[in-house]
Order: sequence, then C-alpha cells, then structure tokens
Amino acid sequence: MATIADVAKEARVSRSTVSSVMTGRKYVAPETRQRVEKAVRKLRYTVNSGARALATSRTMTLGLVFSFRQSRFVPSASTYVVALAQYARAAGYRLTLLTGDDSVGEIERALAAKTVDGFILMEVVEDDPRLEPLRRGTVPAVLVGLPEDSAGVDAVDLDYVAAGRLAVDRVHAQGRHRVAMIGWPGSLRRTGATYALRFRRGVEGRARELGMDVTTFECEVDQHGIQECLTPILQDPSWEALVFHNDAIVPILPILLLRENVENLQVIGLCPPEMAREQWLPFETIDTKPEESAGIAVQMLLQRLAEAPSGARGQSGSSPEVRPFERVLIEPTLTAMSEWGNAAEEG
Amino acid sequence: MATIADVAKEARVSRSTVSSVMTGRKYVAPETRQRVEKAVRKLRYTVNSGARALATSRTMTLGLVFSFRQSRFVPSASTYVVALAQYARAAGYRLTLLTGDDSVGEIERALAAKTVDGFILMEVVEDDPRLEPLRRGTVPAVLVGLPEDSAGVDAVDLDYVAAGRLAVDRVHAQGRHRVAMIGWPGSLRRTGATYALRFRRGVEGRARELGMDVTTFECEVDQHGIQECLTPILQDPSWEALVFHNDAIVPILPILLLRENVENLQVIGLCPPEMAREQWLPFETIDTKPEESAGIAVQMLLQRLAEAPSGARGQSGSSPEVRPFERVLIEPTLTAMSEWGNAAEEG
DNA sequence: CTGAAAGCGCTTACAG
DNA sequence: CTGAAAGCGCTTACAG
Repeated sequence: MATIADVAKEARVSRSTVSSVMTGRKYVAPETRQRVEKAVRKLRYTVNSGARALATSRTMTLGLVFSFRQSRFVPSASTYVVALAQYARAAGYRLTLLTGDDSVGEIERALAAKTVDGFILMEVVEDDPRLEPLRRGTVPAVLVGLPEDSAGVDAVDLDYVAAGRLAVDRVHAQGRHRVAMIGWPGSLRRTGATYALRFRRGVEGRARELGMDVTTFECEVDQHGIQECLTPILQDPSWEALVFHNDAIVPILPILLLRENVENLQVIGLCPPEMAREQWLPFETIDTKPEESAGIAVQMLLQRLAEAPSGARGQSGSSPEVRPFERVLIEPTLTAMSEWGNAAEEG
Repeated sequence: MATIADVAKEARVSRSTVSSVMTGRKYVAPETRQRVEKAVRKLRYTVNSGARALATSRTMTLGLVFSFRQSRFVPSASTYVVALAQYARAAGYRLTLLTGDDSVGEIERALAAKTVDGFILMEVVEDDPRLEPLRRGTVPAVLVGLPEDSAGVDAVDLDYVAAGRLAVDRVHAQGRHRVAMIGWPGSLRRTGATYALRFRRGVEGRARELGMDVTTFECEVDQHGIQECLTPILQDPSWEALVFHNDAIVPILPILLLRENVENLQVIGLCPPEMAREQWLPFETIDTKPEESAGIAVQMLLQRLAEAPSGARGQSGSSPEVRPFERVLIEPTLTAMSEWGNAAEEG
C-alpha cells in the first residue's frame, strides 16, 4: 500500500504538499496539484485514517450506544442504526458500536482510549445512567430520546406528546368520545422509556382538554397478552375509538378487527413507518420518523464537533463557553390508511 | 489526558518499559511493574488506541457489512448485530458499521484506508458482489450465510437444509402426509438470499425421500398477502401439516388458527428465538440460532487474524500458505411449543 | 506557493 | 531486565 511518501516521490514534491492536496486545507498551485493527483491515482493512494486520526486527534468515528435489553421491544432499532450510519458516513464519519451490557463502562473506555469523537445514545430512559460519564466527558453527545433532564447534551425525538394529541384530535374530529388507549406494557414504562410516557401523556392530556373519555390499557407484547387485552375491547361496542402505541399489536390488530367483525371503531396509532409501508394496515397511523430523528441527531453532533476546539487540544484556559444545549421535537404526521382493496388490485 | 510519557516520568522508567507493561508482551521485573501500574492508576492512563493501531498496524476493529434493503425483511437483524458486537468486544475488537447502499465501495474504502482488520458480512446472497473485493483484499472476512461459492472466505450459518429436513421429519413422525410449505416471498428468493432457498430445498428433498406430498407457497409479508395465502390453506382440512419459513406470518398465524377453528393441523416452522420466546406460539418452532452464528463468525475471523502476518507487513515473499476456508453449519434444534394455558396461569 | 522539521502516542527490534 | 532510537503515516505551524 502506498504511503504519502510514495506519492511525494512520484509527484516530485514534499509530503507536506501531498498532504495539502489531500486535506484541501491549503492552496496548491494547479500544476503541482495535478501532478499530485496523478500520482495518487497511479499509486491508488488513500490516506491512512488511523495515521490521520493520530495527527489531527480526530478519529472521525462516532460511538453508537445502545443496550441489549430494550432492543427486543424495538424491532425498528435497525432502521435507526442504518439511518444514523448513513448520515454519519455522508459527513465522513464512521459509526462504531458500543452495545455491551455495561454501557457506562463502554462509554468510559471509549472516552479514555479516545476511540470516538462523539456519542449517539439510543433507547434513552429517564435518569439514564449513561449521561453521567458523558457530562464529565470531553466529547459531545446527542440523545435520540427526550428524558426530562437532558442537561449537558443535545437531544432529539419525535414529539410524542404532540403525537398523542394528534391522535386524539383525529378521534375528536370524527365526533367520537369514548376512547381506549392501548399502550406499551407496564414493564416497559417502568424502565423509564421516555416515549411510552410521553405519548400517553399527550393522549390523556388532550382528551381531558376536549372533555373526552379515555381509558388506558397497558398491553403485553405476546400473543396471549394481546388477545386478552384487545378482545374484550373489540367486543364492547361502546368503545368509539382505539388509539394505540405498541408495535407488537400492529400486525395482529387487523386480523382481530376482522375476526370480531368490528365495524364502527376508529383506530389510529403510532407505528414505525416500515410497518405502515409494508402492512397495508386498515387504519391511519402516525409516523415515528426514525430517519428524521437520525438525521437531526447526526447533524447536531456534527455541529458540536465543528465548534469544539479540535480534539483533546485547547482544553486548558478559559472554559469553552458552550452554546446552550438543544432539545429538538419532531412534528408527527399522519400516514393515510392503506386501502386493502387497492392493494389487491395494484398487485 | 495522560500519555505514555507521563506515566514513564511518574514511574521513573522509560516509555519502553511502560509499553511492555501495557502490552504484557515482555517480562518486567515485579518491582518495576508495580511502580508502573501504580502510576497508571494514579494518572488514569489508558492506551490511546489510535496510536497503538498506527504502531502495530492493527486497528482492532472489524467491519460489519450489511445493506439497507433486505434488513426490512429481517427484524431480527439487530439480534445478530448485538451478538456480533458482544463477541467482538469480548476479544478486544470494536465493530464498525459498513452499511451504505454501496457496500462494495464501503469495503474498498475500508480496505484502502485500513480502517478494519477484518470483515463480517451479513445478508449474504448468491453471487454476492461483495465477495470480489474481499478475495483480492488483504484482510480476512467471514460470511454469516452460505452461498454456493464461498471460496476465499470462511462462512457460517444455520444448516437450513437440515432445518427443513427436521421440520419434515417431525411431520412424518406424526404420521402426516400432506404438507403445505409457506416460504418467503418470491421477491426475496430472487435476491438470492441463501437461507430462503436452502430451507425449501431441505423440506422438499426430505419430503421426496419419505414419499410425502409437499406444496410450496411463497407468501408475501403484508397483511393482505398473508391472509390471501393462509386463509385458503387453513380452510382446507385436507392439509395435514403446515411448515413455514417466513417471519412475517409468525405473529399472525396463531390468530388465524383460532379464527378458522383449525384443530387438526400440525404447524412447525423456523423462526427467530426472540419471537418464540416472547410470543407463546401455539406450535413448535426451529431456532435460527443467531447468537451461535455470531459467536462462530467472530471466532473464525479472530482465528484468521491470529494466523495472519500481522497487518500489512510480511506481504512480500512466499505466498502465505492459507489454511483451507471453512463452511460451518449449525445444527438446528426444536423449541418446544409454548402452552397458552400455562402462560395465562403463570401470569 | 513549497518544503524541512517537529510532533501526534504508541511499539519494537536492538543494545547493553 | 531496561532504555535509546527509530518508525508507524500522517498534519501543521513555521520559514523561506
């Protein structure tokens, strides 16, 4: 593999000049630049990113932190991961996986060994223990999720409260009144998963404002729990609407609606867009917008990195005068109902 | 942040000696070693992994290659990812995500910029274009998946053929004869996804050996397609058994069985263990064993790395005399049926 | 506009 | 058993 020295020799310039061409940070005379570029092509030269990292004290790597347990509740986790990787790469950053059981330890080690320039945290919970090392740490972090206290880091997520309100507004617009809200299991709520609580708060709050009648059910994610929770609701015609936020019921609900011959129940809920896209669901859904969250997360992190005093340097002297940390709420939108009939015809 | 020089000064030894202690590759007198260790603790020193990588030409990073499109069919993708990261980390390796649309380009860039010591490929298809750069490349790779031709790399996967045979044997053991096989959509088969073809081959082959009567249905993954495919089968009592390999139908099948009052149909299929674990499925399943695949994949890759002539060096001279490449098949096992009744009682 | 030199933080023969 | 020196492949002030 060619090194910068090989290129310099081939182009009959100094290594500095080759470097200037590669980084693009310095003007190089067109004629010289062309000689260098030609040599680069001829030798198939690529900058060794490790060496560059050492020289610049920028690893161009972001650490993606997510833990094991919750991911079974989030089959759409890979959507976030892929989107994050995509955006990071578009900006020249790699994504490295920090997914051990001991996330806090992972973060501390990554900080100490300087393997990453920044962190992205998924599956954020209230009082997330991972925030502590990050707040002391020397590199920026961004949360996908919105705990009450996100001091010291930027955070982005769907506006789950607004999503809950939107769902209720849809119901209200149909003149319906009596609403069953199907949420995640209590076990998930107890982990402190921020979205579970926020959606529910939106639903219940808006219902109260509109004088509507909401009852919340926490529904397990297994076959048995789902049947047990939903069947009585679907069999009781006094329910006028069903609002849900529980991915596990999504593929099953359509069949249950058919089985119970439910005809006059309005159904609307939050679900990952890939589900809505592929499933031809017979009801409206609200998009969780994972790609948007990912895009904004990466963007906020890059922004911090651009402002930071380049790596480990400049850490002495006057305190860096940090820009206030952000909390970005993504506005939820409705996805139109898929028409089963159309689906069949379109083939 | 402390550097090796700080530690050397604090311990009143040379940097070489500190390095010897940190790497553990050289004997250091106990008394000296203790001084060094004390200094390390005092200064909270951690080796800068980038600098070490440059010096050793080992990045201690593995590239995880998977593309966008198929992952929507594989909600269990994150199980593999997490397991791979876990095993890699246990061996001191990081995992970096190579998930762009242009996987081949990602691989070539990673090779050129020397960002990884090895590659792990997921979602392998027949004639996978990613294999070409890897075969020329200078670092080892392992496939999770078994294309016909895996020359030049190690490969591991569940023995899907055996899984298909196992399913049929279970059916045969019950004295049943007429079998409906529900597979993945034709669109997935056409991508060349290796598992889709292999399971089917196992089912059909074994059925032929046993003189059984199998009909294969390729079932779409959306609500409409699933209903359309399954309903007629469930309504036709002449089917004695249903063998499936299509994750999308798993959560829906139990309800359909209830709805159609199916009583005498034996059901068995392949599905990710987390589904079986959480869903209380009313039928037997065969475990896809993602953790085992991940473990063996990492292990095979580390084995290659251990044998390799340490990074970019030693690439000249006699050709490296590679050990034959392996194809590891993981034996499938049955997961007992969850009893709905028990589930309810255990609460 | 270009180059010589120092430095990023390590490791590893090689002497002693 | 320990240390001085060279080197991994870059970048970046600093001269000129």
